[in-house]
Amino acid sequence: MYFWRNLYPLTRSEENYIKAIFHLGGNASTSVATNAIAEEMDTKPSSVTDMAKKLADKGLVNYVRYQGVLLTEKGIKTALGIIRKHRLWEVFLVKKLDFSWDEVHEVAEQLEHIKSEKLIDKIDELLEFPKYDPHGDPIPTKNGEFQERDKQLLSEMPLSSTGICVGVKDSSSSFLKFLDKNQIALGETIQILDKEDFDDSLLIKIAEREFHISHQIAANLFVKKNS
Amino acid sequence: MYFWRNLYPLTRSEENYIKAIFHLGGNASTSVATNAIAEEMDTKPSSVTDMAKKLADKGLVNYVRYQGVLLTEKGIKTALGIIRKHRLWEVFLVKKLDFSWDEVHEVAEQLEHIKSEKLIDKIDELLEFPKYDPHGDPIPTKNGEFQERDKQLLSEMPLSSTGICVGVKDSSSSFLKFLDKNQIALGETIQILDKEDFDDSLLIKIAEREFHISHQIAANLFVKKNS
DNA sequence: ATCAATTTTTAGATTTGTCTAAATTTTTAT
DNA sequence: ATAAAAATTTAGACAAATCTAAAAATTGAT
Ligand SMILES: [Mn+2]
Ligand SMILES: [Mn+2]
Ligand SMILES: [Mn+2]
Ligand SMILES: [Mn+2]
Repeated sequence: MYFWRNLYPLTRSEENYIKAIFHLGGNASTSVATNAIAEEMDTKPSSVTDMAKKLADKGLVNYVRYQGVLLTEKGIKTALGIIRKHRLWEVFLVKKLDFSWDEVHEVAEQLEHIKSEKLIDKIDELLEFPKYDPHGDPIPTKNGEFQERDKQLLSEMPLSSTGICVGVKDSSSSFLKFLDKNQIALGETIQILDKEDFDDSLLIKIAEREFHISHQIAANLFVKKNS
Repeated sequence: MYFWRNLYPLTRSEENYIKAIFHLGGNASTSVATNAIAEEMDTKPSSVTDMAKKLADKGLVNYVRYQGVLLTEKGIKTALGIIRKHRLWEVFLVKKLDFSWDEVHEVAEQLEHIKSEKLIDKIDELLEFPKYDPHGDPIPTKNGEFQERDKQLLSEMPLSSTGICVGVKDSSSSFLKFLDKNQIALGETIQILDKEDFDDSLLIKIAEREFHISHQIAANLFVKKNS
């Protein structure tokens, strides 16, 4: 019966593409370019084209030749399901198994593909329904509700304002290790004491300590402005 | 560089074959037949032949045409690693997430392929280094030590002897649910009160209750004889 | 020892996911 | 408006894992 062959479940590769498209903004209204997906997934554009057709067949994306893809409702639901699993597993690894926040991503990349609704709901319950992952990213609920946090980059905050550190833009191990080394953790209050015009570096105060950080650091730290 | 292409890590399929071969006694001295593997894995013998060659190339089995396969030292190590993961995840699901023992196998089949030594060692630690899985099967240590339990089938115990229920031979959901329904759990003491010659059924006493069980039930329950 | 039954392997396809190289379409710059 | 550049798709290939059908080897029964 070839008609409804292999519609479900999704393969690991299909799931990874869906997630990548979501991260590139494929839930909005302007479509995501083939090359952008190829870069994000570290594959070739021709492979992306092949997959775009397959995902379109399955009703997960709308695909127009030479114009890229957009997630359908179903595609968005799917993406949120995978992201939910990824982030819950990250919380699990940190809270229950003492992983540090720079080690969890790689393992979560594997765990996010485990197929068991009961499993992830039980993990959610065990963790007492966390709202954010270790990097400050919001965790979609079981019903696919998903709220981006009110946040802005530290580099965009005005001089002498204060805010609470709520997330990172770059989750690379090297950046996270840098933050650990300098005792910059989520939840800390940061005050901008000075800005250097020459290189946009900042003098900040955090937990009674004052020090300089480069623009590159500030441009990868999210803070919530104190209201 | 095609010489050392794809030696590691093992694919999910390769891991499943290794595990199946181990379960069929591939660590002993008489080799495992192609057909037996095909049956165990629910594939065709021709597929098994293909895989046997691949595993032999990787040094995991010794394969002689028309004579089946035997695990090498390396193959045995690999099998024990996968079995360790499978059983630890089963314990985790039961102890930490309140799964019942008849639901865990399917999910553990997926989780056993997650590649992270740290992850499984941390799970082991969280569970306080359990020796047996929910079905009474022994869990290999990190170093691959593996001790089969001293046990025998209830059906082979002599009349009026008593023993402690320590495991199941059949882990099918229907059998496990039957045991739950009749409150036969691992750790309980069972006494054989009577044997029926006609159909080999038994009258047993367990937790102050007496009742009849068929030979088929008794032939799938492991007990440890009281010394 | 012979021959039939059984087991196992080979040959040739198929599906999924990937690649390279060439062709095509779209975009951008003049 | 045209041409060059960039993006995208197509065509054709390959590796992994599977299958079916046919061939070959082994086993077992007389
Ligand atoms: Mn991550
Ligand atoms: Mn994260
Ligand atoms: Mn199991
Ligand atoms: Mn088990």
